[in-house]
Amino acid sequence: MEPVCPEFVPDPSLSREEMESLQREIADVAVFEDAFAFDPAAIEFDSPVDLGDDDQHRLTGDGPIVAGVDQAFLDDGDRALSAVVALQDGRIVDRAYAVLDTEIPYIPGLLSFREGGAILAALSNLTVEPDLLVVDGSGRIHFREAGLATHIGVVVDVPAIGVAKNLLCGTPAEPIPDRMEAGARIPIEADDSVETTESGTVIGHAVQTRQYDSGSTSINPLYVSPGHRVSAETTADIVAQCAGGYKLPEPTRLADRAADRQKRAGSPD
DNA sequence: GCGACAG
DNA sequence: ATCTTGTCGC
Repeated sequence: MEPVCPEFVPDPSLSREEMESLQREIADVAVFEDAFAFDPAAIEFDSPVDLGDDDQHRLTGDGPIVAGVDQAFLDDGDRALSAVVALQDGRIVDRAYAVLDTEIPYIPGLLSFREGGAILAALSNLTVEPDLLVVDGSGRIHFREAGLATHIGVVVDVPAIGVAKNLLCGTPAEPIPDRMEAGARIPIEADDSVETTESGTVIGHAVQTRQYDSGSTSINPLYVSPGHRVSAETTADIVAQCAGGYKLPEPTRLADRAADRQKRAGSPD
C-alpha cells in the first residue's frame, strides 16, 4: 500500500515549527469517528497466534485484514527496522519489513518524524490491503491530536488505532487505580496540554487487557486512542477483543516479535 | 524557572 | 527504544 496524501508524509528535515504545523493539518483532516466498512466485532483473538516462519498462507479469507506495526532499532542506533504483520481470521496472511536511517532523535510529540518513514516503507512492501492498522504509540492522545497512529493512518487513509504502554498527555477521567481488572477501561480526557481541542474531550482510554488473578504485582493498563477513521470507544473495543492472552493485542505483539526476530536475524548491522 | 513527555 | 540474570509469585 502507498501514501494517498504525499504532502503529509513525515519529513525529518523539517524544522520543529514546520513539523508541528503539519501535525495540525493532519489532525484537521483526521476522522475520529467510525468510518469504515468492516464489522469490528469480526476482529477477535481468544488465543495467541503463532508467528511461525517467514512465508505463510498468503491466501485471502473473509474477515477484516488487521495489520500490526512495530519498530526495533539496529544496534548502531541510527537505523529503524519496521515490521508489519497482517492478520485475517486469526491467521497471518502477510508480513513485511523495511530498514531506514533515523534522521532525528526521539522527541516527545514528534515521534512520527523519526519512525514514520520506516513504517511507510514497510507498508509499501505489504502485498495485502489492510482494513485496519494497529500502530505502536499514540494516536489522538497527543499534544496536537496527531500522534504516530494518526499520522500514518491519514497518510495512507486507512483506519488506524494507536496502542501505547505509557500515557503521553491528557488526564484520566478518574485516577488510574493500582490494579485495574481485566476488561476495565477509563476514559482519557484532553487537558491544557492538548492544544487542538476543548478540555474534557475524550481522546482515548486506559484499557486493561489482562490482569493477574491475585498477588501483589499487577499489570499496567494500555493507553489506546483513535488514529484515523475510528472512534475512541471502538478503538477500546477492538483492543480488548484483540487480546489473545497477553497484555498486548495480538497484532502488536506479533509485529513486536517479528521486528526483533528480523533484527537479530541479521538485517545488516 | 518548573514540570512533563509515545518510542 | 535499549542495556540484561536472576528471581519473586502463582
